[in-house]
Amino acid sequence: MENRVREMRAELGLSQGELGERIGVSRQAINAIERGKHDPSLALAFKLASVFGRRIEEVFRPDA
Amino acid sequence: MENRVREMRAELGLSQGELGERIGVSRQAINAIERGKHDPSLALAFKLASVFGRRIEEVFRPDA
DNA sequence: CGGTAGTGTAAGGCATACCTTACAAAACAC
DNA sequence: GTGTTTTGTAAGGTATGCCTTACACTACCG
Repeated sequence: MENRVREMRAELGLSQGELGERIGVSRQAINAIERGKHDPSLALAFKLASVFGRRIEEVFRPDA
Repeated sequence: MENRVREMRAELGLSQGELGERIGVSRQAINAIERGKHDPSLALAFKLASVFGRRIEEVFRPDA
């Protein structure tokens, strides 16, 4: 699963920690998602898309 | 997380088992999602939306 | 009645999405 | 070059998504 979290986070000028705070997860969770170590839960994907003001399909793309 | 999987599956005339086959999960996984026992992974949510020809936001709704 | 299809549900297992704590490196200030 | 912030990463723990197997129930079908 590809994602544009890092890019969209940068647009908002947030650190990983700040983004994590906003959606209620640790900064390590954000880091792992950005680095492709694992995919977020569906609930978390919704929260990320919401912070970015985007649709889930714009933030994430299944890589198959 | 609310979802309309059962409803959309019915529109396609598929059994839980048939839907599971199409997206590569067991019928119990479909059942658990329909009954709200747990939320699908993001990857599975994408596959479900794809089978239904809908956006993820149309199939799932975070209940908060 | 016996057979099939669909669904609900439980047990036990594995993989992974999160957590906390901790340390090291990198980036940026001054 | 020192200090601060940010990021990367590891270890160990908990929760959950998904698996297989198995059984019970309903509905329909002959």
